[in-house]
Amino acid sequence: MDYNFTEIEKRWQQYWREHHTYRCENSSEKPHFYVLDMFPYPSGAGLHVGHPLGYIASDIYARYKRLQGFNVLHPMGYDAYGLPAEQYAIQTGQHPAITTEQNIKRYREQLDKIGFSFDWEREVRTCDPEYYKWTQWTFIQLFHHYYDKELDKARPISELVSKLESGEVEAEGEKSWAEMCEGERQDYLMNYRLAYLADIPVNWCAELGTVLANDEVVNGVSVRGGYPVERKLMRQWSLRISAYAQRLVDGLDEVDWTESLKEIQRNWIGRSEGAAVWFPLDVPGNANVLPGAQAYMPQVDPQPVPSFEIFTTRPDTIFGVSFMVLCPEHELIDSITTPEQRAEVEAYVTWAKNRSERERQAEVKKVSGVFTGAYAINPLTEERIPIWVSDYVLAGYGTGAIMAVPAHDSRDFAFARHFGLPIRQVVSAEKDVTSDPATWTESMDSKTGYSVNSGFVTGMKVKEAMAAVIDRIEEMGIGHRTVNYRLRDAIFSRQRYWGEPFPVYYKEGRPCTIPEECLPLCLPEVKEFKPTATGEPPLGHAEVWAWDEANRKVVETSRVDNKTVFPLELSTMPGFAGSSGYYLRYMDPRNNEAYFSHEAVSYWRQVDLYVGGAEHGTGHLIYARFWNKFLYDIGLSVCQEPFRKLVNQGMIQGRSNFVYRSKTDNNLFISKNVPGRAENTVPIHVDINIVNNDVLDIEKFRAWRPEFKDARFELEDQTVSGDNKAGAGRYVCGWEIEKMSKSMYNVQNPDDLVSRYGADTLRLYEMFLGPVEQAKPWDTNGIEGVFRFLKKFWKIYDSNLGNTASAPADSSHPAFKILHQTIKKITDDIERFSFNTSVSTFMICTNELSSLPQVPREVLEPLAVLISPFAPHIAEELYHMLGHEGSVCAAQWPTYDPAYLVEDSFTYPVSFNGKMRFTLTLPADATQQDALAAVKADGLGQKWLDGKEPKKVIFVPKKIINIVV
RNA sequence: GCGGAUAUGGCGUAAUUGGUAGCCGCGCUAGACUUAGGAUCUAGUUCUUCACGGAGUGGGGGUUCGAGUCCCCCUAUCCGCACCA
Repeated sequence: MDYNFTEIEKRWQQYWREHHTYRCENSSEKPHFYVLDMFPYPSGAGLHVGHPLGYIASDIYARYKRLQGFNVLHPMGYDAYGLPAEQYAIQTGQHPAITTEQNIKRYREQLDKIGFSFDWEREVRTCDPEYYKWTQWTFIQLFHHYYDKELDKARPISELVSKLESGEVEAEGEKSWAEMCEGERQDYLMNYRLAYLADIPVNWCAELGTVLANDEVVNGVSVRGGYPVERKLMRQWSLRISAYAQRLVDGLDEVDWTESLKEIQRNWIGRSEGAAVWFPLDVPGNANVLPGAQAYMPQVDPQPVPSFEIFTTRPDTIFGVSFMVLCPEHELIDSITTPEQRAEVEAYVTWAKNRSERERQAEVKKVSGVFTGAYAINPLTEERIPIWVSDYVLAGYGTGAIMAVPAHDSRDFAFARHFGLPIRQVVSAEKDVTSDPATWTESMDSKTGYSVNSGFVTGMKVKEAMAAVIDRIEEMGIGHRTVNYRLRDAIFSRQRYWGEPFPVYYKEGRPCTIPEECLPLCLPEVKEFKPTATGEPPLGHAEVWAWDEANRKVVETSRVDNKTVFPLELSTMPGFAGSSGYYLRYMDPRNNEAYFSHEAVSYWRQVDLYVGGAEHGTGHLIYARFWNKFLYDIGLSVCQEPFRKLVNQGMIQGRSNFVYRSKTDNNLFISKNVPGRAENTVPIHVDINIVNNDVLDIEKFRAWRPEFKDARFELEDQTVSGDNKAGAGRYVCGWEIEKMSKSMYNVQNPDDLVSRYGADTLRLYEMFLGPVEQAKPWDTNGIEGVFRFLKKFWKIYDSNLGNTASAPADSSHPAFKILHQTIKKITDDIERFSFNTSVSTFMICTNELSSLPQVPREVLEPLAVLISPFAPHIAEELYHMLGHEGSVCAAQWPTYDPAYLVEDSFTYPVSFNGKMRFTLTLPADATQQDALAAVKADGLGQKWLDGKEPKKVIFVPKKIINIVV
C-alpha cells in the first residue's frame, strides 16, 4: 500500500474535529503548560510559508508536552483590527468587518490544512465585541488609576484624591487642592491617570490620516505604507507606560528570552543614571517673572535665584562646561533672550519647529543653533556660561536642556567646533596628562580615566568623580541623583474607524468613562470610512454616536445637548490595544462576567512558551508586558511577566529566480552559465512556480505571459558535467534572496505544497530548513528529500505489519538500539528547540531500520508516537494500523532505556601530535596502558611511532587517544 | 556612531561539555530496474594529489597534548537603536 497523504490527512483532520481531540480544560490532575503563538493579522494575501514556521515549532512542542502528560493550552485567534482592511474599505467601500471575516475564513482553512493542534473553541478576535469589551474595560481601569511611586504600583485615583483632600499629599503647582475648582481638579488629576488626555507632540501621518506610536515610525516614515510622518501638537490619549519603565527593565532579568531581544528592549527603554542639576541664570529678574525658570535657594546667600534644570549622565565633567543648550521648545527661551538676539532666536525656533521628523533625522550630522545672548552660572566654578538654542537637544527627554561639555561629548564637540566655542579637557586617560583639545579630531567620550582641571575632583577616577560631584551638588541643594528613561508614553488614539471605540464621552470638554456595566461600547456604522469634512476621524460620520447619560445608552448624534446627551470620543484605539491582553483572555475566553476568572488565571498563570517574530521587540512585547503589569497591580494577573520563555522564529525570506533576456533580442533568453551571458543580458524575475531546482520549465514559461510565447533559449552546454552543472542541456535560472513579495514572483503559498506533498512533509520540511530562530530564505529545492523520507518511513510499517503477529521480539534485536538512540536524541532536541536535527535524526533512524530484514512492532509503536508531534497525520494512521482505536495524542511519550545504549567497546580515534591518523577499537573499560599497548601492537601505530618512545600520551576514556612524539 | 547576532563543501546545514570537521538532505557523478521518468534502488561526492600524503570551518595572532568551539585583533553580512545629554 502506498503512502496516500491526501486521504490520510483529510481523514485525521476530520477525526480531530469530530472528537474535539485538542479541546483543553481549565482544570486537571495533570501539570499545566501554556504554549502560545503570536496571533496573526488576517491579511488579504493569505498565509505564506513564513507564517507557519513558528506555528509548526510551537505545535511540535505542544504535542510533545501533551504526550508527556501535561494539560496543554494551545490556542489561536486573530489580531483582526488594523489598517489594511480599512484602507481597502476606503478604496472599495467594502466594510472592513466583511473583508476581515473573509480573510479569517481563508486563514482558518489554510491553518487547518497544516494540522495544528489548536483548541479552536478558545478562539478570540480582537474585533469581536465580546472580546473588545475587556480591552475597553482595561482602558477604564487605566483611566481611574495612577502610579503611586511610594508603593511602586498602580492605585485607584480615588486614593490620590483622598490624600489630596486630607493634605497627606500636597498638589504640585501654584494652587493648592483646596483652592481648585472641580474642573481644575480634573485637569490636575489628568497629569496622574495611567490613561490620560494631553496636548502632546505626536507622529502625525497625513497619508494614513492618523497619529502613530513611536514604534510604528521608522526613519521618519510609517512602518505600514512608508508614508511621511511629521511632528504635530495634538490632544491625544496616551498610556503612562513610562511610569513602568523601571519595572519593565527589571522584569527582563526573570524571563527566558534571547539576550538580543532583551537588549532591544533595554535599548528602547533606555535607562540612564545621572544627575539633575540646577544652573542659576545670570539674568536680571527672579523666578516669578521669568516663565520657565525655577527658584532655588542658595545656602550662602538665601535669595531665590532663577535657574533651570538640566540632566547629565556625566556630572564629573561639570568643570568642563563651556556652554548650555536649550531645545527649541524650551519655555525659558522667550524670557531670557536678549533684545539684540531676539530676531535671530525667533527665526531659528520657528525654523526648527517646522522641520519634519524626516528632515531632522536625515540631517542629524548638520549642526545648527543660535546664541540667546543670555548666560548661566556654573554652580561649581561660578563661571558665566553662554546659553544657546539648538535642535540637537530634544524636548521629550530629560528637561530639554543640557550642560555642554564639548571635550567629552561628541555632539557638544561638533557644536563647539562649528560655532567656535571653547573646549576644555577635564578627563584624561592617564593621570595628570593632558593635551590641547584644539588638536583633537574627536571628543573623548569614554567613561574611563581620571579627572583633570576639575577643582576638588582632580585626580579622581571618573567613577569616583561622578559620585563626588553629585554629593557636592546635593549638599549645595542644587541637584540630585536621578534616572532618566528614553521610553515615552504610548500614544493611544488613532483617527481611524477600524479599531476599538473608547468608552469615553465628553462633558464640558472633559472626558468621562461610560459605566462598566454598559460595555461593550460597540463600533457604530458609518457612511464613509474617510475623515469628515471638518477633519474629524471617521466616527464623526456616525449617525448614532452620542451618550445618553441618564438612560445609559448610545443615541443619535443629533440629540447631543451637552445636558443629558453628550458626544462620544471619535478616535479609536491602536492595533496594540487588542493584542496587549489576548493571552490572558484565552485562559477563559467565553467569560461574560470578567476579563478572565481568578480560577483560570491562577491555574494557567502565564504563557510558558511564546513563539513569534522579533520584530515585535519594541511594540507588542513592551505593551503587553506593561498591560500585564497593570493588571497585576490591580489584582487580576497573577504573574508580573506574561511570557516566561520566548522563542523568536527567524524571518523567511523569498528566493527569487531570474531569466536572462538578451539586450539585443527581446525574444532570446540565455541560460545562466553560458559564457558571455552576464554582459549581454538583463535579469528578469520569473515566477518560482515554473522553475524547479533552478531549471526553467520552458513550456510553462512560454505560457506564463503573452510576450514570452515566442521565446527562444540558449541552453547550458550539453557536454559539461560535474558539480554545479545541474542543468546541462537545460535552461538554468539565476537566483537571489529577496523579500517575499508578489512583485518578485517569489511568494510561496503553503496550500500548493500541501496538495503536492502533504501537510506532514511541509511541517517536516519547514523544520528541516535550519534552526527555527535563524532567518533563512525559502527554498523548495530540498522538499523532495523530506517527502522521500516519509515514503520510506511509511514503507517500514507497510512491509513489517504483516509479519509481526508472532511472539514478542528478542530484546537483542538491533532495532531496539536504533529506537532507543532515537528516543534519546529526539527528546533532547525538542527540549532545546532543535527541530532541524530532529528531522535528520528520524532520517538516520529510518535509513538504519530500512536496512534490517524486519522490524518488530515493539519498535514500530513507540516510533509512531515519537514522530507524531512532527508529522501528526501519518503518525495517527500508522498508530491506527498498529491496531489502536483512539488517537495517538492519547499515547505516552516513550522513554529510552539506557541499557540498550551501553557499548562494550569504543572505536578510538588515534592522534599523533593532535592529528588523527587511524582508529582503534578497544574494550569500553580499556585503560591508558591498554591503549598504549594496543597502539604499539598495531601496524599503523608502529608506523607513526616510527620506533620512538612517546613523549606524552593523552587518553580520555570513550573520547580520544593522542600521542605526542 | 552604539548595541546584538552570524560567517563551515556547489547549496541548506550538523558537530549539545575543547576530543575523528562535514551527520542528514538537496544537487551532482556512475550504475541497476524501466517503453519512459520530476518513480525506485545501489555506490561515490570538502579541496589537492596517480598515489603516499598535504591543506581545510571569513582573515591574522594566541592559549592547549588537542580549537569550528576559548581569548585578542581585523573583515564582511544581517538585525535593532540612532543627536536620548
